[in-house]
Amino acid sequence: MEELSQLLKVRREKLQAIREAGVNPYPYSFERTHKASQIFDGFDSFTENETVALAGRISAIRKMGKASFCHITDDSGKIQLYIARDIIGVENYQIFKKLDIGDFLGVKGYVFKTKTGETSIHADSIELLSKNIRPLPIVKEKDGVLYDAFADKELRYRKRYLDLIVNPEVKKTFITRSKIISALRKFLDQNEFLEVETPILQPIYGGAAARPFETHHNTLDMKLYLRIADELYLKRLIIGGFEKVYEVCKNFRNEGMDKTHNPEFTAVEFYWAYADYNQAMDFVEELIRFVADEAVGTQKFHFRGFDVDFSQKFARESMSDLVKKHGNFEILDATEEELYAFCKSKNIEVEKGLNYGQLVDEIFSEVVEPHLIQPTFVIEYPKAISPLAKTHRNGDDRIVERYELFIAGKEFANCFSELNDPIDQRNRLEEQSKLRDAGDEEAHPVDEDFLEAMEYGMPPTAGVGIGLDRLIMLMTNNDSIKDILLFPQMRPSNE
RNA sequence: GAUUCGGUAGCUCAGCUGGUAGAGCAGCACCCUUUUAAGGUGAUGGUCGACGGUUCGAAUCCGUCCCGAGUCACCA
Repeated sequence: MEELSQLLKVRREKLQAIREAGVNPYPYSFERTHKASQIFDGFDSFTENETVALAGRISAIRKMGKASFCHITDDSGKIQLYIARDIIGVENYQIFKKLDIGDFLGVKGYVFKTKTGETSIHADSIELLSKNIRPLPIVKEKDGVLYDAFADKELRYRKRYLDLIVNPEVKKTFITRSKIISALRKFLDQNEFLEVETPILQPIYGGAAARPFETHHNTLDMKLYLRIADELYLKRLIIGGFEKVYEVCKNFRNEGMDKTHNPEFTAVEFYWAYADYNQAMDFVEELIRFVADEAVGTQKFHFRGFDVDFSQKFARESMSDLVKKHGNFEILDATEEELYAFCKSKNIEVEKGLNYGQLVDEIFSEVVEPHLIQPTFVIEYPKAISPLAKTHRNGDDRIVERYELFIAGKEFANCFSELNDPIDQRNRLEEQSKLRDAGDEEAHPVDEDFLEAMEYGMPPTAGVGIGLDRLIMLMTNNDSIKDILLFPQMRPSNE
């Protein structure tokens, strides 16, 4: 047992003293009649004859000789209590004097306003509901200015519960996160999509280009991967006869971490039989407007220093037109040598030995992406980087029916007219397999079971993936993914 | 991975060119029955991220490592 610091010792001594006074510091329940916000909202309807009962965590305390004030905070807000010795009794007042910020307190009393006009509860009785034995960060505030704010990012991420207790705007962000995901479900449900769950532990990973986490199942004695995407399972369900399915999907990718990448993150993917990527564009546009409206109540957002507006029709431009517009270069007829030459002329650093598709992708990221501020569907991608998408119906064999949605220079959604020709699909995955053998750790492995499923017949289908963390960052104006994940991945601290 | 900045009391921070650790808030004792960054008086509180080195002496200088943030690179 570590030596307790003086502060911790004092709290434990208080706890002991409370027990010795015959008070259980951890009772079982408390009947509430109101939450804090209801007292403020309904102030005029309360009289001194009406007893209300509230409970919450003590968030501020001002002790005086024979009467004191404190604030308690519940999930609706905070409210002040007035606690006078002559009303609650000498013994109870002694107990109250031992309480700290961080303790949970129940109160019964009547509603009144202090002489400075603050709506408060005049306590008839108080009840300790849980004693805190470790001091909370103390944040004070006057006229909207915070003093001693709990601001250390490392501590905030590692001890998110403290962040939530003392930083109300953090709590708000996570409430909005929850609303966004629930609005998304509502929209998909209303459009008759069926929510499904597919395996997180997969014998073969696929559906995206990424390096996986590996694990091991003891009974089966086999290697399993944490999914990098649920795409191939959702397509099996389309093959199985579900016509509209979706999954809110935790994905795991064993790659670098930074402001926009956490090893586990949340996406939604949905698959829509008999539809193509054009219909899926209209649908995603509607979806985003619905979610914005339902969860945040606006179509205008500020993100990464840009103002974006969802109320205008989203732009739709082909990848090659965009490179022409921003780079004055024609990618469709370019050879790999010409693409390399273009990169050099624009000072774009690229590795040796990239193929056509990878080079185009590089050029697009450098030359075009920073310009895509208002929502823009970028359409017609090179086939080489889209092994699960259908060749374009216009007959151009180099491109596929695919779009990505860009907002504020970042990608938010990815969609294909899904490839459903089993022989073409096998060829494309075998191409990927060659890239793997050549050392591309992110190329897709061949999933024989998936290919076999497709051989039984898959309807024409549109498939969409949306990165929810990014959407949440945008809609809550946070530039770091760590600020919209309750428990972002951190190295263990050695404290 | 490269690079910059940072890690000192529960929280927020100061402590520069080496002389043995400081403030505010919190906590503790006493006073205080409408306060609200409550107030007053007093006494406390530290493995200065870790380990080495230089030195009579290291929070401070040097080295290695750990943790975080920012930027860049990589990465859907």
